[in-house]
Amino acid sequence: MIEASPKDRVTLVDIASDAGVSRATVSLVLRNVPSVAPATRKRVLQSITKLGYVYHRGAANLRTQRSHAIGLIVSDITNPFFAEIIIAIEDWLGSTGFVTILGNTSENLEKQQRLLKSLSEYPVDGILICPTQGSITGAGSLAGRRPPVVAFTRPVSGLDYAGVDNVAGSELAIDYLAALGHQHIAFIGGPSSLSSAQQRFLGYRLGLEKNGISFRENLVVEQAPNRKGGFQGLTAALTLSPAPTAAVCFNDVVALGAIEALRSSSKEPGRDFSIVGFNNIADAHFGGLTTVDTSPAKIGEAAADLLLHRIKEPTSPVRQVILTPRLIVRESTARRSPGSSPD
Amino acid sequence: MIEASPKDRVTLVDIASDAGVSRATVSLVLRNVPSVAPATRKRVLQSITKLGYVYHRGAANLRTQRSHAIGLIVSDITNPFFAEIIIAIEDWLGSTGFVTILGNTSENLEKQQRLLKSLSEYPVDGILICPTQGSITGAGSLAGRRPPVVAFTRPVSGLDYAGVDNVAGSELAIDYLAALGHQHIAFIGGPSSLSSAQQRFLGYRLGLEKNGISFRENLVVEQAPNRKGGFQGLTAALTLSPAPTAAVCFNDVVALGAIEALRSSSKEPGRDFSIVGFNNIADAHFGGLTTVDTSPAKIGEAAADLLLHRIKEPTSPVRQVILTPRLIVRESTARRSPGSSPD
DNA sequence: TTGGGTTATTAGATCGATCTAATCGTAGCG
DNA sequence: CGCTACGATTAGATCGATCTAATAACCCAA
Repeated sequence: MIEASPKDRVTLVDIASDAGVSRATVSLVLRNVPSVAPATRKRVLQSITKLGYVYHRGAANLRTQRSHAIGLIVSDITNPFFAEIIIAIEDWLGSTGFVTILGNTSENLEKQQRLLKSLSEYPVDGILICPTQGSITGAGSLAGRRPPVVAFTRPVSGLDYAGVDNVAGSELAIDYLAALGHQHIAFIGGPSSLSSAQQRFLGYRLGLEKNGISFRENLVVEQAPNRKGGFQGLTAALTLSPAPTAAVCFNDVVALGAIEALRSSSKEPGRDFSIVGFNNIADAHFGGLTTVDTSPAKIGEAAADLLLHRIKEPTSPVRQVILTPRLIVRESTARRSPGSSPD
Repeated sequence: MIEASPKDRVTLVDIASDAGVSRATVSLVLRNVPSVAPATRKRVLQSITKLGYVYHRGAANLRTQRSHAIGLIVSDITNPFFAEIIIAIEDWLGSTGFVTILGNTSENLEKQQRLLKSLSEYPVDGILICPTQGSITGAGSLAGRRPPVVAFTRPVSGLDYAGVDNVAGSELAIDYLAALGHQHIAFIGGPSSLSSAQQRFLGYRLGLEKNGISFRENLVVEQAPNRKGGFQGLTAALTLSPAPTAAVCFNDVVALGAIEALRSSSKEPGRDFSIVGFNNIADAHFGGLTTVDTSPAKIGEAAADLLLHRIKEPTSPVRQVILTPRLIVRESTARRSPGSSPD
């Protein structure tokens, strides 16, 4: 009664004996190697469905030294910007036969280390990471690692990188607001420890200069890059004198928080005050938010491409892909209303 | 010149020969088996750091028939409710030494099938899933699968399940609104194809009945479960006559959209109209939204526990964990304002 | 001194696939 | 008829760990 044993995994050997061929032939069929005779292939395929065979990728990985898995580490999964990047990367890599293993650090360096270790052990073929705030300068432990690492959104020296031209993005926003007549423009920023925040701030300053608007230190508000930060930041900015008539925000989530602050002071965005966001997440579209489009999906795809390339050519020179942002004009911005604030 | 070869992976054999012991001993050290002599253990550990050994989990998995990986499939990663569940599950499983492989279906059944296949092949030890809308009744292909599957948020017959008592949740909301004097309460619902939407609707009706409020068909608005749906749903509800003075929403995202609709009709939530959400996501806290707390983190942990248990005891009876929701009162609800609407 | 009983270590098989190199059959060709 | 060439198939080694069962080393009691 050998057949009665509840052998619970069907393997190549089972298929082979059922179809009357060898393990090797079954493997050839699975991989669609053309050298198999049509009749044999058919017989094998029948056995496969008959026995309910499930491919064991892990075993194959061990032999081929390729896992067809990549790790994706983001710094805040609750931020729709990252959620959209995740979707894009999963779709992109999924279509090329890769599995994505996701990790979230919540901006926690220790978690990031754990994830990196775990992914290297797995092992994955490569890692896509948006590094936590501290890790960009720190230790350099990201460059030259065994599973190659590609950074996105936040550059790391020595690593391939996909991101957006933050400086140009802020300038776009300022140019537009200046053209609308705004002279007092606040910058509701993210933490200055983030390179993207630094760059966007730089673009803000350059933009002001270019448009002949004088820089006012107190119009720059550093806040956490979330809804609450935007609310508090704009609330604070509104108390200043002369009050700003417009604001550029670190990202869309911050901008949406800022809009809430406006409304709770009975100001209508677009009519009484102009707000520009950054990233163009889905909510921005619906919320009528004018924003600097950094197309998260494109960043994700670019990063994935960089990683695939590096997996294929581990020693190729480091590359950086800097995408050009564009301004999406919606209802949250308008010409400065005449009586809004004295110049 | 054998040592010059760029052998690029350090394995147990390398450690063994460096430390002058056998593969098996190194393995014992790695797994912290106590039978190893302290001196030997020390020597092995030194070789490990010296040679920069990285554990190869995949190889171990093949032998032990356990991957210590679980698959997590959500239906919409851009929804903060799921993002919070994801974080909870990752933290929980991560602390027990599991790796989480995430997949997102965007409510797409075909994607879900692809993900299930990919995860089974990997292979993972188990799968946590919030099934897409169509798949709950369909095919029954989820129950009795080889990697055990646990559902959350949306029950599937024959599967372990962790979720919240949606009926009781809606009732809580209605009880509270009724106590505040509201007589015309709208229900801005999710798609009726979702079991959770059905249950919440049921709770709405039961709640009305219990509080002696007559049910009005036209106060029930079916909408997509996102910000836009909430906006459109409430905008539509406001045109009715007699107009509602309060609304229960399918979830917090819908509720936040509804609040936007209120504001763009110059109504202030809490003062002119009461809104109750569902889930208690982080944004609800900040946005001052009264909501039915379903504690996503708790759902995630409960689901993870169910899965761990099933992995250990594959043939144990199916279990369902139904968490009890509670109402979190914030500023978006208030006593019905006297002149708001005729009874 | 010797046998029994620990304790520490190890050789060899194993997980389920793939790869290499060899083999078998047979068709083509001079 | 014999030799090559080629297409189809396969045996056996291999990836890097773990497991089993056996062995080596050692201490202590009789």
